[in-house]
Order: sequence, then structure tokens, then C-alpha cells
Amino acid sequence: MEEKIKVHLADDHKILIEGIIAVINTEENILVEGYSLTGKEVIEWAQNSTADILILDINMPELDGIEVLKFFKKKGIKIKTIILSSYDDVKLVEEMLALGANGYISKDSASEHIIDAIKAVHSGEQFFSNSIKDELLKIFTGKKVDPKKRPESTISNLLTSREIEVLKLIAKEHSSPEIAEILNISQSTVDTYRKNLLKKTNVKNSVGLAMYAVKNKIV
Amino acid sequence: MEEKIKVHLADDHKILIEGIIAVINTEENILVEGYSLTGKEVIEWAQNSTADILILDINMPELDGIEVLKFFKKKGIKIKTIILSSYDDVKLVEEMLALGANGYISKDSASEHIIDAIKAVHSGEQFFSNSIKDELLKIFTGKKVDPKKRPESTISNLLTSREIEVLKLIAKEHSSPEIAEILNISQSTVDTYRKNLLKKTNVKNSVGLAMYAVKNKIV
DNA sequence: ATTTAACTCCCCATTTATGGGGATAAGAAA
DNA sequence: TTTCTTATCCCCATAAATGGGGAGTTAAAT
Repeated sequence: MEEKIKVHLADDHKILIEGIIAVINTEENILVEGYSLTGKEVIEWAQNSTADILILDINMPELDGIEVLKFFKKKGIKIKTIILSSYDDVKLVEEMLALGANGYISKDSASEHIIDAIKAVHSGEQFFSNSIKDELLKIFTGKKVDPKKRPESTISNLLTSREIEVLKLIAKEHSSPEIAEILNISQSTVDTYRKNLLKKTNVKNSVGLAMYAVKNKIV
Repeated sequence: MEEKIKVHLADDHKILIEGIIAVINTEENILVEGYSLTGKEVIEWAQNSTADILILDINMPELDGIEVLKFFKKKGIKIKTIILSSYDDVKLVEEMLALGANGYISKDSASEHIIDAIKAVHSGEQFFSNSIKDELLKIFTGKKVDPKKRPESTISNLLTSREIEVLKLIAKEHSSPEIAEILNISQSTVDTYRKNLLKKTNVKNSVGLAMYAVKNKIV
């Protein structure tokens, strides 16, 4: 009998976590080794992990999945990661892959797909939800593009990652002093980001920034 | 041996559905009779249902939980309903209760709370997440209210028509001086409306007001 | 007839946000 | 190597928003 695949879960909704555990427990060869409810917990856990696979929600308060992946990349931590997302956003998929994610499944998909994804990623493959594949198809059939050189003006192209972080916090009703504290930078810096955001997005004020964030599904 | 409690689930995330099913299946006396992935499906299902309890997500695309409850109320459909929500919003709870919901649990809570909630609601009680209770406590200790005559809090009930006008303009990125000119009133008056809006909607700042306007489809 | 709600306006003070300028260090790109 | 981007910080000043208080008029409701 071979070793079980050890999986770690990260999502801020405990119900979802326990649900996934229940689903995975129906599978002989997979074991949920533990879970994290915040991005910070994931990072702490990752320092000393022996798990094979991390299933990571992108929407978590404060430190979200993107930040977690960035941290992994920066620190050279190599954990096979499957992204668990609420919506099918191709741009997000691209960003995740660039950050080293190995799979991307939508919360809309059936739960057995999680099992499939875990097995696929564990054996070295990549895995994507059908819904994501459809989205990709739409794009690559609609406009035949050369995937090699596709610059375009996506949000993540217009705004830097730090700017997006600040934007998220603005949209969550945080003031500049608060944002400075959360991100551990000075207020001046936050103000600079606000200025840049206003210029780049071409809106009038913080409300405009929040609306921009909503439109572009940043929040 | 008594009858099992029949439960129907409604959430647009299939993984969460299957997770909850897995959790509920550990309980002898409760049976998941079926599930719906959209608001429309819930309404169709409700016309001809024999289930005891509906667990309803508020965040669903197109027809959300609120609309579903409104439909029930209008048509006189009586199904014991437990709201499943991503965040703890007291105003939302009030609205839900006014619309006839019997319980409100947060997705952050542990999964066994679902079982508790189902049992409580089935036996005629109401059920709330601890996190929600805390939120409620905060408010009801601040202002002592008579629960008997607490009129339902819909937006058009909570906010006056003038306040809604101002709110719309705020959400359209207008500043107070601009709003004053548009509405032909003094800036002081606009400021007063801002204060009242902040109090009534219980948000922190203009961004919060804009988000509130989005959520309540005022813009 | 009296209370209540809505709309209007003002004073005060403090905190935030906006808008202009400039600056430095690290790292990537050319 | 030099240039450009990103992220970080600072100065200055003004405009806007927030938070507390009070107060008048009108119209509807009790």
C-alpha cells in the first residue's frame, strides 16, 4: 500500500473547509493534513510543512491567495498549489500560473473535481475546471492571438501589485492611516499610491476608486 | 423511529453544497432532499416542495436570496429558511427576518452549527451564529430598543428620498460642494445628509456609502 | 392640537483626502 | 551600463470629509 497524498486546505470559510474534508475523506488515498483560515496561517504553516498539496482560496481577508503565492515565490518555497476560486477569471488564472500555481478549480464545479485535481497535480500535471477551460476557449477562439506576445491593458498591467493591494483596502473602507498600518508602510507612501491610483484609473476620488475596484472584480 | 428532517440546499457553489451534504450525512435524523444552484431553481422547487427546511445562500447571481424570500412572502409560501451568509451584517439579518427567515448562519462558523441550526429551526426556534449574536449585542446594548415595534428596515424605509438622492450622487463620485450645487441646497445640508447616511447605513466613510449603494442596487 | 419626520441651515473642530513637487534604493530591462 | 519601473518616503498646501452640537420650517400623522 502506497503513501497517502497529504493535503492542506486554506479558506476563510470554515464550513467550506469542513465540507471539503468530508468530500476528501471519501477517498482512500488522500489525507487532509490540516487547514488554515487566514493567509497568515498559511504562511506560518508553509515554513514547516510536509504536505504534498495546498488547496488555496484566493479570497481571504487581509492576506489573500495572491499574496501567499508571492510569498512562496519570494522565499523559494515549493508547494504544489491548487487555486480555489469563486469566479472564473482568465486574467486571474494567468496571474496565478505566473506565480507558480499548478491548478485552478472553481467553487462552482462538482466536488469530485477536487479529488481529480489533487491526483492530477500530485502526479505532476496541471488541472483546470471545465468552466475555466471554456473561458479560455472563448478567448482564444474569438481573437486568435499569439499567446507569446499578448501585451494588452489588463488591470494587472495598468496597476502594480502594490497599487492593487492598496486599492483593495480602500474599497474595504479603510482610511490611509489604517492602510499604512495594515501594510506596514508609512502614510506618505499610501498617499502616493492614492495619487497614482487616481491618475491611472482616471476617477475623481476614493469613491471612484472603490467603484473601479468593483467593476474590475478586484473586490 | 421518527421521520427525518428534510432539507433543501441553495447555493451557487456546488462544492459548498456537496460539502454541506457530506456534513449533514453524518447526522442520522437529517436528510438532504435536493439542492438548487440558482435563485430561479429555488423558486421552481418551492412551488412543489415537501421539504422541512431551506438553507439559502444570499449571494447568488441574478436572483439572490433576498429576492427569493420576497417571492415567498408575496406568494404566501411558507418554508422554514436558514440564511447562509458570507459576512455578518446585522442590517441584512434584520431584513431577512422581516422577510420571514428563521435563522442566519455565517459561512465562517463551524459546520456542526448547520446541524444545530437545522434542529433548532425545525423545532420552531430561531437560530443565529455566535458572530451574528455578538454583532447584535453591540448594537442592542448601545441603544435599547423595543423588539416588538421594530419596523422592517428596507432601504426605502431606512433612508429618506432626499438621502437616497444624495447617496446616488456620492456614488457617482460627486463631492459635497458639487452635490450642493446639483440639488440647489447649501453644503451644510449636504454634510448633514452625509452624517445621517453614515449613521443609518453603519459604514465608515464615503467609500462605504458607495458600496452600500451598489449592494442595494441604488446605482 | 401636539408630536413626529423630513428637509433645511449653521457653528465648531479634527481628521482625511487631494494635488503639486521631489527623492532614494533595488531590481529589471534595454 | 544606463535607463525604467517599482516601492518607498518626505515637504508643502488646500479641499473635502467626519463628528459633535444646535435650530428653524413645513407637512403629515396621531
